[in-house]
Amino acid sequence: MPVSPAEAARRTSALSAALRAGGRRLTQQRLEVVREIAGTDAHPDAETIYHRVRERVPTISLDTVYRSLAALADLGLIRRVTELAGPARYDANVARHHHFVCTRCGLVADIDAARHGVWTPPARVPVPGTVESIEVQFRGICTRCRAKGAAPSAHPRPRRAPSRKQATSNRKEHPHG
Amino acid sequence: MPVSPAEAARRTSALSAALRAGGRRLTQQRLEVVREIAGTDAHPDAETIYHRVRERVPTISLDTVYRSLAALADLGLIRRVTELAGPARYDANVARHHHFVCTRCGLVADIDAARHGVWTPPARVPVPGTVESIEVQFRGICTRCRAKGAAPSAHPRPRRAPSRKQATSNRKEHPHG
DNA sequence: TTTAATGCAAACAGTTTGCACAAAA
DNA sequence: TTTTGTGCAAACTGTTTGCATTAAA
Repeated sequence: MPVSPAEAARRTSALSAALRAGGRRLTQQRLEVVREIAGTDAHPDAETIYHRVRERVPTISLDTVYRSLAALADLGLIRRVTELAGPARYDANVARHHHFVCTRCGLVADIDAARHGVWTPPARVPVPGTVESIEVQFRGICTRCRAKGAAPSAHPRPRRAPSRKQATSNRKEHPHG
Repeated sequence: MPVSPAEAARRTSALSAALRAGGRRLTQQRLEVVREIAGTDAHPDAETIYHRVRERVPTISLDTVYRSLAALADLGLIRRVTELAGPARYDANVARHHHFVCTRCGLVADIDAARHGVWTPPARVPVPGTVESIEVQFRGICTRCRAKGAAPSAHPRPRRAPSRKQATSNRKEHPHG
């Protein structure tokens, strides 16, 4: 799900400005990482961003992507989504919202919390502490997967959880994009 | 949070029976792993269970703990909780419920969903697919942490998320129990 | 020119696996 | 006695770090 070019550009400059305002340098590689997260709503993980950015900056390393994302997250400009199994995903949408997670293909879609009053903090649930935020995860099958039955999926990919046993190893240096 | 001895014993035999009914052998080490998860509501991770069981079965290995937990989870007898950052936690409570997570010490407490109708599937939230389950995470500070201010915590431990940079390494072989 | 960011390699944590041996059934 | 489970070591994924080099500011 790419966002419109105009919106992506707007987000990119906003993030770049905020990054510099936060005292960080805006390097070529950071700018490209910013462009990447600004241009999608699909909550990509570090490796995905790495591959995409590498098409434009072939020399960038995976750890620089991690560091760039960490810099953005430290400033609160993006959110590191760790409520999911597998690699951490990064979300440029920092407004309070919830997620729909497809348990078959791993797709993660934003659910606007504000738009659905039902999902705002309920004062009546007794918890052993003080609630500061509520994360709601709707788990199920996305329309795309449902449409193609039990097919293997072309979406992101469900990691770790589904089965126990992976296929071939291909750490670093895949002849990707 | 240990459960009462009687309840723990009841859960232990139920799990043991289900394990055998599922065609798995009930070994000494599996029995002890079962006892461990049956005796707590604290959602321990594999390593925590490993240390506790080792006090009774000093020769057990960490991977056997992982395999035992996987066997139980495969049969649906316990739930692997991966909605949290850090190591997977195991929950003997397989009834649909939600969690309160202390962002300071990592404590995870069950919130009985059924008891609070507010948190049952709201038909009116438009999601891009079919919802099969809803996971709600109440994040905040638990009463214990709140009580002792900003102290470093004696609870489980918050992993990965909190800060970026860990202290000393001590993988395998701590002079624990 | 000073200071922060990069890229590399190496470490790390958490978890899984292959294999020979041990022990349930 | 036939499987299944165990323990060990080694792998593997995702992530972080130390360090010398490079490049923002």
